[in-house]
Amino acid sequence: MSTDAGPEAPITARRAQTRQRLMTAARVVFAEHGVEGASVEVICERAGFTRGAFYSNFADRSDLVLAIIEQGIAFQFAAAQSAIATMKSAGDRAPEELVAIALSALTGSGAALGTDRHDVITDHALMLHAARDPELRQAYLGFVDVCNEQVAALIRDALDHARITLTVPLEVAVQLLVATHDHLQTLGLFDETRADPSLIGALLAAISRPVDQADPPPARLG
Amino acid sequence: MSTDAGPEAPITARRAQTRQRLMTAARVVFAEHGVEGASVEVICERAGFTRGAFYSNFADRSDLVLAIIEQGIAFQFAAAQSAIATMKSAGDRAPEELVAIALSALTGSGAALGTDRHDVITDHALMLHAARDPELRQAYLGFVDVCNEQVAALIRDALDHARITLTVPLEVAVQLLVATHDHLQTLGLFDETRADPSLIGALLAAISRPVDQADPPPARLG
DNA sequence: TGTACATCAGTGAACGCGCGTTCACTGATGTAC
DNA sequence: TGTACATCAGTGAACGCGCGTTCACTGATGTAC
Repeated sequence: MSTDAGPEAPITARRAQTRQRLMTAARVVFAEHGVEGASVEVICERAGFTRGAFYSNFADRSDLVLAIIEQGIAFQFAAAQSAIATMKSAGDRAPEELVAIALSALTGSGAALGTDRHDVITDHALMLHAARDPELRQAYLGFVDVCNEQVAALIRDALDHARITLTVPLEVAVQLLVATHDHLQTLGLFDETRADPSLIGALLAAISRPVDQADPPPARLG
Repeated sequence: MSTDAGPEAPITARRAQTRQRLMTAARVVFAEHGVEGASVEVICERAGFTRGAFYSNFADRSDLVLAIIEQGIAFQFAAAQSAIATMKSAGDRAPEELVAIALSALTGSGAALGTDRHDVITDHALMLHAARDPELRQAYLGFVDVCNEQVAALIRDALDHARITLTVPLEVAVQLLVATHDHLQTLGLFDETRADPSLIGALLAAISRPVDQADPPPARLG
């Protein structure tokens, strides 16, 4: 999964900056024209370089896509770490707020749902791109796994803090919360007013109860 | 939103068949190369026609995309009608099974999650395509609305049959069920064994209770 | 049923454009003394 | 600090290919008598 041509790559700060500008521009063009419809020429134009600069920094078009996917994964991990840190220093906050912090690890932005339009579309398009390619598919699955684990840990912490307990297995809760989060994010692409975050609150209420309440038998189905 | 060039289009059976073959081939190529990466040439090759035939049936490339989106919407409606019919003739089935019938309206296939890989990817890609284009965005939202209404009606019928009642508002239940369904469908693109339908059962159990059980106060959050 | 003609649906060559990729080059940055 | 040289990062012209679209055409289908 290396993006370097040779065995050892002496990357200067200037080069790294050029690479980054090209990748940032590419994400925008991906959002506008799709991963497959984004031309090297348009990407370079947007980044303020010529195409020669592009091929001085990337082996070819698909190398760029790979690098962007890898950077997205790294970014996601960083977001999760940041969310964990926020959680540890969180005082007595409302349960929904704590879960919102946990779910913010999914977007990388501060707010769970306020992520930039371009980023949402690009990430979605990259996901589809990965779904098409068997090799990328495998890598993406591993990524999803680690994400889910991180979100699970965060949710557990959040509920601990809020003195709330789940009425479904933790993995089920994670899946449902992530699904709902993604759904809202997608809806928001079409109409921002529809991405009502209270849906997550409603879900949370349905799958949890205060920790000191009497134990009912656990849900059966599933 | 008409795909005909002139005011009146005398469509013969032969023409309709050619159009359909081109559209079917296009959906496959969309799945493989993305909506933006699918060339007219490859689509025609796959359908067994020359490019001349394409331009004899569609004004241009984007006319094809529009026609496919429209056909997808029509297909969805038909699926919902079929699900309603199935529901009306459903005897005493398990609640999850009834909800599965309701959710099958979302995919058009008989099974709620067994939809063809190509179709899932293509529909996803078309959704993203619509998200990019302000005009299509509007149309897609209207489509989502009617879909939700249909699913809501189906869910209500299903729960009635099963003598089960919701502990959240119907619209919330619809959103959560659709979100979970989409989530499973997407997961299934990467690894079919992960698209475990019992997740929907778990969700359903969390947001409903038997109709004759004592009324607890409704959930507060959200 | 058979012939003559009109309409139609799809063919395939042609067009020009924009793409991905290459490469000889130049100006900028870094190093040695 | 200043000069001479080496290395590097990005330039921009060039390539050939495949694309979207057009159009004069031909063989198939339909109609009239």
